[in-house]
Amino acid sequence: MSPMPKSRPYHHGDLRATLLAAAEHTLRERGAGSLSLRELAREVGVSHAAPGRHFKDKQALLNALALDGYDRLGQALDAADDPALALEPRLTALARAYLGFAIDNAELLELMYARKHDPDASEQMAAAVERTVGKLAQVVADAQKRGEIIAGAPEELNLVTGATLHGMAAFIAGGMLTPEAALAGVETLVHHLLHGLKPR
Amino acid sequence: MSPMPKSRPYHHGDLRATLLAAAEHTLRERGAGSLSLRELAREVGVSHAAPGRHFKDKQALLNALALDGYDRLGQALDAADDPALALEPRLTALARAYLGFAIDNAELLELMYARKHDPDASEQMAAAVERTVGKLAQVVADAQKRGEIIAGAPEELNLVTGATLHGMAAFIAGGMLTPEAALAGVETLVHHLLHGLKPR
DNA sequence: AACCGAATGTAGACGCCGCCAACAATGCTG
DNA sequence: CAGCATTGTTGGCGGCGTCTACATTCGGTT
Repeated sequence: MSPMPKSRPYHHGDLRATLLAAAEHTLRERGAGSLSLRELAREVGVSHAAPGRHFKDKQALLNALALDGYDRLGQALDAADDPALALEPRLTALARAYLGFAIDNAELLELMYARKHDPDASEQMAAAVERTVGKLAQVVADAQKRGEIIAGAPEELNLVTGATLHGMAAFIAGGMLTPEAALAGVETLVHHLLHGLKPR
Repeated sequence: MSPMPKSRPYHHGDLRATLLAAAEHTLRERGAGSLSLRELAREVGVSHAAPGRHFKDKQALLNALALDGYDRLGQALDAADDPALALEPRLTALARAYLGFAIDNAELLELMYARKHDPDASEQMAAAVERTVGKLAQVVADAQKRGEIIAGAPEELNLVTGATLHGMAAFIAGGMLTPEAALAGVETLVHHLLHGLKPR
């Protein structure tokens, strides 16, 4: 068992991580709007100014939260990606993973998309975003190399697929779409994206 | 010329509309986060509690802003929609209008998407959303009737097209995409959506 | 035209918030 | 073990949203 001191020693030990965990919890429960540093401090049992030692301001904490989100999203995508698969099943698996993440982390995803770039942490943030969209670009590039997808400016193709996935995730995060409906529709969604809506 | 009283009479006359206008202005200038009822009141020259007479709380004002946004978006879409056109040009025109609105009203659009549904004004809000997506559904339905689009559950088709457009708008609103790039890419975007990414 | 209730604006207060500065306890490194 | 950087505490500042009590004005009834 980990030590559970009756009265916490003066130094917490891992306040930063504890704050992030608590923040993610209330983010999940009550949304980003009702996140207060003071309340966080109360929940964790430190003074109201203690968080300031680890996050220069509230935005910094939100940024850290978002960054962590990109990490976990990246892991989920990596785990779901099988480069050996043909384009359609591969993209379907990726989409399923992405939408699954959106379902389980709706509020967090919103935070990740909210680009309040202070120019400070925006490097890390931009890098994280780049890493994420890069995975999609890789799939498109592979497919193009294998002739499974039309030629043409890759950015254009990335844009369509990215926008579609992003839009779906936003529908989920916004409550416009139930998780079941979203997951059930993934297959045909990808199919429509690849095969188009016009009759052949 | 309209009367411009040196010292405003006790009753403002049209405080509600004035507040909404001021709110939309600072929304555009400095984002939804830095909107304060008190500051709004100051700008307009009334007491800090006056806005409370017209909006029961801050969220109510945001809802009103969003509702107004849906009105204007609806007008823009209606103006751009020509039911006589074939599917591809018709959808392109609609997409252009939608993305144009996203460009000109990025912050507002974000507000419109943020579903903080208090169950009070959510009826109006849901109706507004329904009206908007209905326009898209109409295009799809017309196209299906004319055989310009594959058969199949209309909801599925609406979902793809809606998600793609929504995703593009979100890219714009989030700064991931410059207005020029977005508008330049509309045509090929719609083309890809209709014709698919796989080689024919 | 005079009245009176409803609508609208004002003043003040309460508790919350983010942030800052001054101080205290602790850990670390020479 | 001395000194310094780190981390936590206390207290305070101004701003915020919201509530209540009060003031002024508007509009319909008589």
